[in-house]
Amino acid sequence: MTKPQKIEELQHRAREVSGLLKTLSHQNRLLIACALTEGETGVSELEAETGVPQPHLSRELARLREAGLVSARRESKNVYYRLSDARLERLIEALCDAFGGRGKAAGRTRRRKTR
Amino acid sequence: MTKPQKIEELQHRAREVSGLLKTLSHQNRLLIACALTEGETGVSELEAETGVPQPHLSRELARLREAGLVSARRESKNVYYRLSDARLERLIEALCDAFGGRGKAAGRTRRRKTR
DNA sequence: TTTAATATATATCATTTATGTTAATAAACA
DNA sequence: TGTTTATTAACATAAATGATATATATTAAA
Repeated sequence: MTKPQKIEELQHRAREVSGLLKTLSHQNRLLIACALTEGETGVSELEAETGVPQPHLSRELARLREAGLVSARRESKNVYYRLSDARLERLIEALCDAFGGRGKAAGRTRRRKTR
Repeated sequence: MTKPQKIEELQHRAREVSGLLKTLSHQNRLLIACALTEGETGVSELEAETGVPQPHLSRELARLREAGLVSARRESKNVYYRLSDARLERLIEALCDAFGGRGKAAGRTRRRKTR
């Protein structure tokens, strides 16, 4: 046997991972996901940090929710989001690593959860 | 100053990286890119490894070329492709890391360039 | 208990872009 | 010319996107 694994399995995994990449392959969703690696964040805070207008933000958050990548928690009037897929954190850290963005890898000086 | 960097710069980088992710967020292109992390590979070899029918393969290779992620070399009748963006290698290694695919991180037992 | 205010979510719609399928074309060489 | 290898074209369909309007939920106030 020349192949290291069944081609179907390879294709199956490629489909899974490419689906995840597709969810992240959008400017706003990527911004959101990056912001969330810093910890749980409220929607209005996300709006301020990413500069994404609210309806867009909300829609992209919905997509991230549907993809199972984030989850939400309501606290009175506010809704707080956080990453809910450990793979995502690793992936984003790798992205920051590779592309020199902010994030833990780059050593930032910002606090979080100061509201 | 509360923000660690200008929001425009953040958005700009998000757009760049999300563009790269978009190129990879397709089952066949991801398969191709993963295969190429093993080294330069001919088209027909790619076809055998990925199970992607040849015209599709060729079209996705064209897209990867347009995105500057791969480059091609012709040798008589065959065309050999290789990754041409170092970032891509790092990214794919990170993906393999995070999602437990094949690739250097997983220690495979396959030779390359055996044609 | 209506009204208002704030925060978030969803809907609508026009436009663009991606996708899959299949067919045709080109390049190299025997 | 014929054969192998690879690329591009054509076209229908689906999906993503952006912009904007509207709706819902929660709390406070009248």
